[in-house]
Amino acid sequence: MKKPDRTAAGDAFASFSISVIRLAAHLNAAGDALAKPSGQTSARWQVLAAASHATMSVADIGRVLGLARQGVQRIADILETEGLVRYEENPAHQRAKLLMLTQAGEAALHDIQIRQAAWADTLGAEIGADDLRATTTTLARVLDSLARPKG
Amino acid sequence: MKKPDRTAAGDAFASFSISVIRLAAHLNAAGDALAKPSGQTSARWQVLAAASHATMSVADIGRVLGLARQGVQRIADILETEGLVRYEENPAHQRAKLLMLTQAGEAALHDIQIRQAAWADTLGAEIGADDLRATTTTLARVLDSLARPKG
DNA sequence: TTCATATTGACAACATATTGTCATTCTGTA
DNA sequence: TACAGAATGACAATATGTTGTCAATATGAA
Repeated sequence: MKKPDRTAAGDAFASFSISVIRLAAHLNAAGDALAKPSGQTSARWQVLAAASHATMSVADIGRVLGLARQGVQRIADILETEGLVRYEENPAHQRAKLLMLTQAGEAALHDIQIRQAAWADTLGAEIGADDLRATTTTLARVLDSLARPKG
Repeated sequence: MKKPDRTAAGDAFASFSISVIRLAAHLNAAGDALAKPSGQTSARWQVLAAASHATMSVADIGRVLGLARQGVQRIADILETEGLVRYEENPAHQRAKLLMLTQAGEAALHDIQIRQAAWADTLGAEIGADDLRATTTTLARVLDSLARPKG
């Protein structure tokens, strides 16, 4: 029962995939650490940031973040309970309320972003902007290939 | 309440992080799709692969995969229920049993690896081995920087 | 040998995310 | 306008992963 042969490019893609998944876990943990002093988590921070960036419904945020709307709804409901966001009537859609940050939500997001900026600046300087941009370009190409499997 | 300033490298790192996390989600979904015809999932496949690669305890596999041992234990117990792995006595440690693939486990893993090879070869050819290797190198550098925050 | 320390498996609580289903509310087309 | 189909929120089931705790077992140093 031996391992099937792969091309050199296939081997490279497999190694690459493992690295991406492991790094993502570490980045998520880092995000949790950045959000924790504000009593938040990486996931809630993403929802706060999306809502801050533009007024959107829960389903909209799901699309922007690439997540199922059900998961975003769960987070948003928690954030509402904590008083960081509120649901506003949507003149364009009776069911799809608009998610708005409260003052407390703005403050929490700002605190997190302060910490995130220092963290990203440090890591960015360590790795180098050129390498990061080149790598991000390749990541986008892979994402594109995965999204259009017959591309 | 404006967004804090970041350096250009900080911006690059932030974009990079978002791309890594999004791509990881897609790769995990792709892994689930590869494992599904064998009645498995990405996570169970990783445990099967680790156990196949070398005889290890559950805690060993957790370290190899970079996961908490408790999560690996949960997966391993499910795989045992399904008859894909079995626990063997460990002469070196009374509690830490060794995880061994059964014939059914070997067969399931092999099926998945067949599909994975074709998938990785296709994507690898599409992206290019050189770009993948260069990108993987940068990912490793970031992982290293994250692991040694004061590095 | 002894004993402090680390490792391990078991168990529980929790956070994140997916898929599926349902009823309600749009939307676009005929 | 009418109506088929899409989108949305609510709810449930499930999968993955984390942290924390506990007792049993190894390990290493005094």
